[in-house]
Amino acid sequence: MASHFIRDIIIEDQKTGKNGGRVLTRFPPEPNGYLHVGHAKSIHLNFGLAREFGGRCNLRFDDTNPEKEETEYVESIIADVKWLGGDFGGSIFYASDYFQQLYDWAAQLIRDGKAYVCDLTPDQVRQQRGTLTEPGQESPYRNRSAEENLGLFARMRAGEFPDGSRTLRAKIDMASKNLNLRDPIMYRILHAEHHRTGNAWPIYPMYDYAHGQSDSIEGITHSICTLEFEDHRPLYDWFVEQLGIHHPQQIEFDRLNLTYTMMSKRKLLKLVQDKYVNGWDDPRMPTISGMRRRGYTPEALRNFCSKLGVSKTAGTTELALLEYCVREDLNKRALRVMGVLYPLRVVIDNYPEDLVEQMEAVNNPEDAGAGTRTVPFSKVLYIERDDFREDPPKQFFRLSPGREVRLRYGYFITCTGVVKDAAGEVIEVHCTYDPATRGGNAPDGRKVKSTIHWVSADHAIDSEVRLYETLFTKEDPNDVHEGHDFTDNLNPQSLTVITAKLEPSLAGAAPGSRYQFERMGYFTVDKGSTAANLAFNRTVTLKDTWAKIEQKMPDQKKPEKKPK
RNA sequence: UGGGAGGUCGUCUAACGGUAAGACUGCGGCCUCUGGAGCCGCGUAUCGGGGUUCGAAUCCCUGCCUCCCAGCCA
Repeated sequence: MASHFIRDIIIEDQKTGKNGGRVLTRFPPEPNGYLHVGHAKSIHLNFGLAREFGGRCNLRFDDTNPEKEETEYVESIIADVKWLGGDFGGSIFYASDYFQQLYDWAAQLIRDGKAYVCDLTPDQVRQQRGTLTEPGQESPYRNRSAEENLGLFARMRAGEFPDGSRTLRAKIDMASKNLNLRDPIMYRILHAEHHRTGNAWPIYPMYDYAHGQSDSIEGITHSICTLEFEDHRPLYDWFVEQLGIHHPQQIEFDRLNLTYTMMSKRKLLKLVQDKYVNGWDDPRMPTISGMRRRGYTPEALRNFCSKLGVSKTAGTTELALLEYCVREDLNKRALRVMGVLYPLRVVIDNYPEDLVEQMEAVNNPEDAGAGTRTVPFSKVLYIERDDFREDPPKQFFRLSPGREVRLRYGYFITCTGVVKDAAGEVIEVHCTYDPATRGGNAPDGRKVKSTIHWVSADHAIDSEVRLYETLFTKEDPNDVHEGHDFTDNLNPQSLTVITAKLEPSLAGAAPGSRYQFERMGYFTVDKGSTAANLAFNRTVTLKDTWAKIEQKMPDQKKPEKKPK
């Protein structure tokens, strides 16, 4: 596989002996939501680099804002990183474990005249920050003495002041072209309960002050983050330099954007809170837990991340690549079964009334070791509605009046007639079978153009099946008109729940197991599925060549939209 | 009209002064007891304009376009 600029930097560092050849990266999520596929890219990068260069990658929670963070999130993040194969060696780091050290360092900066307590209100701070084109104004509190600052900072820490009344600011340059350097706030007063430190601290460090120092404490060599932090790097460097501590190198790369997918944690939270989806692990969500529940494998996700590459070009990857990776992996490992999603009754008129034959079926043509199983065959079957057309278009090879097709692992059957309901809809198809074609081959060598799947009506088991489409109808969910938001682009068809007829071998299938319903797609048993109430989630469809042909047919009568 | 970072097939990514390559998508075909998988093939790209050079995606100049930044979020 081709290299990328971050790997090249590390290779160069090892050549020059920087960091003594050590490689220590970190994956630093804030526990304010569930991890999504964008995080998977970062996990793959950071843990991958560590493994490749014989180093380590720390899992560290950037938990410096108690108002948005919860233990539920840290637990889900740990589980997701593990599931993806991130090896953090059992130890977990928290920025909140460094609160005391960070506080001591802040005091040092105050003593050095590089930080001061500012009494401006949030509003005043904003006004004095200046704009993109105009410099800011210096705070009137900028030149307090070190003693006064130390005293005030200690009282802030002691909880003597109300929220928002004071801040600790770095004394840098209010005229800097880089707004991050205009006396950035290091600490704010927040009388909020932290999920780990409880009420021990009434002040909390800001990201810019906490992140680099946390990296430094851990001895991180390469601090890899996304592009939007490029403007923060000068500040990152400033703090570690003023403090005279280990200086990790911050490197920025492009975050993942995917078509039909939204990556903003804030918006994903809204989808959950406003119940547009059923929780963070709804299979339509781009979260790791949602994808897991959807049936994606860690291997598929890792392979996807490999194919993505790493660069500084902010682009958008097509969802098709992810789906390709999922199919590629599942094709090799998923056991084949037969399941009919939208059943149509078929009666084989010349088949004995109460005969049941056990037909042998291959479990996975891609894996000889997967063996075979047996599927019951009888006089009355179900086939897929889409596999029968009374008036077939030109290139339709499946069942239609007078035509012979093969029932997978069964017999050749020929359609002899249909039964319709009062509305004129076909509700039953009558066929004859050729007993000589048992197992699916004709001794006389005659061919059929199509093979369709089926289940025996008497033996089939019912199962809830959830069919998923993209959560959004637009490639860019944020593409909306004035006054609208991304929820306007939600796809009303993103979830369809049906009751399907499945072959009996699926009775009691274990949650999390994955199958290919032949000709239909890959499905996984939902985590809430039981023997009494089976439930499958569709992971991804198979590529559907026929659907493409049909799409291109110049306006011939297409089958009506599936019943919902 | 400030600062920062970027612009290579439709998409993502290579090529590091020497034949613009791969993957996904798309389109053909072969094969097939899954219209799946597999196999074979086809197509389309260096943002524009100058320059340096035997030779430029790569170096220089210039123009254009895109993304990020004015939280006491991360």
